[in-house]
Amino acid sequence: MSERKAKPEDLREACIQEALGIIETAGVEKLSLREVSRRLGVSHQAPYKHFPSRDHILAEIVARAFASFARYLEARPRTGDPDGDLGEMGKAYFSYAMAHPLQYRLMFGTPLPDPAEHPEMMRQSRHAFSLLREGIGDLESVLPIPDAVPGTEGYADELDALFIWATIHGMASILQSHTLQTLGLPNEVVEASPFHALQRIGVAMGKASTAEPAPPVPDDAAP
Amino acid sequence: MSERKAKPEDLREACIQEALGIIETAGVEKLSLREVSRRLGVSHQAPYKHFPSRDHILAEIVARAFASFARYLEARPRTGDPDGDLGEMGKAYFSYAMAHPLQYRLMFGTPLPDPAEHPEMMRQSRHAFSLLREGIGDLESVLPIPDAVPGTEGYADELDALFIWATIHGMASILQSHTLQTLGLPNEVVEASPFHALQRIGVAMGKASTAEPAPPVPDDAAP
DNA sequence: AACTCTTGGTTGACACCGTCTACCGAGAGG
DNA sequence: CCTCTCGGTAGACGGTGTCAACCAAGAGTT
Repeated sequence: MSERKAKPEDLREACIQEALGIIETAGVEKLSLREVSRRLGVSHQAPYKHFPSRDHILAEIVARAFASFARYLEARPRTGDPDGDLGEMGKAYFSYAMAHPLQYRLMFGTPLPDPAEHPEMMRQSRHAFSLLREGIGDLESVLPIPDAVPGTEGYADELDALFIWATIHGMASILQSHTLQTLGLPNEVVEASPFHALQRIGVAMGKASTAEPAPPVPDDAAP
Repeated sequence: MSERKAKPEDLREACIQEALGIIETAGVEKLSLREVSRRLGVSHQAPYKHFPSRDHILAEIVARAFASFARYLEARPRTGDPDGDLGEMGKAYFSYAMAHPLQYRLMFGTPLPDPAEHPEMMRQSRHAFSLLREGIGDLESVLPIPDAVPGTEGYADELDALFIWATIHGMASILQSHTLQTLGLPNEVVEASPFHALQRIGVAMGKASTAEPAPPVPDDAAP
């Protein structure tokens, strides 16, 4: 009696951990509920008592990744002024991508389960985006673009937010894809590229850049 | 005798076309050689006479997408001056992503077969990127970044190329993902965003922007 | 002409996978 | 005590990639 077999819901959590292990070592495409059960020494149907389908366990893992990402972004240093905040946001974004490549790839680099079927995943995803959007939106556009497209007059901030997000997201995606290693750039260049991109963003927004190379954001949030 | 069954290599080409159809209607994850053979009315092993594995047919499709992308980029208008060329390159890039979302997603939005196993795919990928790199590299950096990271002194062009590529790629990725529709931005803003990003890139590179909203690049190259 | 070898197709099997259905033991509630 | 749910088991079905064996037609050689 001193040795309970397992707390209720214990297998559920164990499944998720084991699934994470599989994704980490073998890639998300190799994740199978059968392999999970095999590793846990339970029958091939046991996980189905906790997850309706393979996509549901994956969706929960992705949802947790978004939640972790959001916590990470919220833990970034606050500087008080919008420009500095933007820089911190960018650094935190890159820093997360580098510190948690598995989670980052799951969120942005692999096809997600159909969002319509997994509202909790969707909710976490939207929450993370809203943080980004807020951080960027504080920035007043000090250098407005002259020839605005008709119909977009009131949306300079949104357009700049999209521009900045696109740059950061594109850079993080490129850095994680194998593409870059095969191009034969020196490692210093690859590593300096996010810093350089943040500086260019600063220039684009009319700010004399003051960013330093990213000191790692404290990694509090467990993925 | 007037009716030859098929030219040699005919089935090979038919497989690729059928595979493209499957990817288009059902998504790349639903591509299976058995479904291909079923649709073509041949035995489930027939495709294996032309492709060593499922990944090999996918790799060939991706390689063709890169080749088509490269032809598209090369067909862009040439303006003579580096700044204008950069703008045309950016417009061509977006234009391809919008005109051939299937190919674009295959190249940048889904996990590729292991590049090491598919050198031809890699070759085409590198070729496309080298075009981008050239188009960007012609641009002399009129506004060099002051505090360069040590070890990257001679690589200002590469760093700017990565910055510009990241922005364009990130924007194209975002525009293709469902994410954007759920954020509730007006359609005009979404459509203007690539144009705006190109303008911001121009500012970042120290150029007073002269770009106009993208006229579609002629779509000569069959995907 | 006969003989062989390659090419491009066939069928059959195997081991995976997700998922449906049925069963079943333990515990909770009436 | 009886029933009902919960969390586990076992078995089956159809899907997948892929290996192995076979086989017909044609090309080349002797």
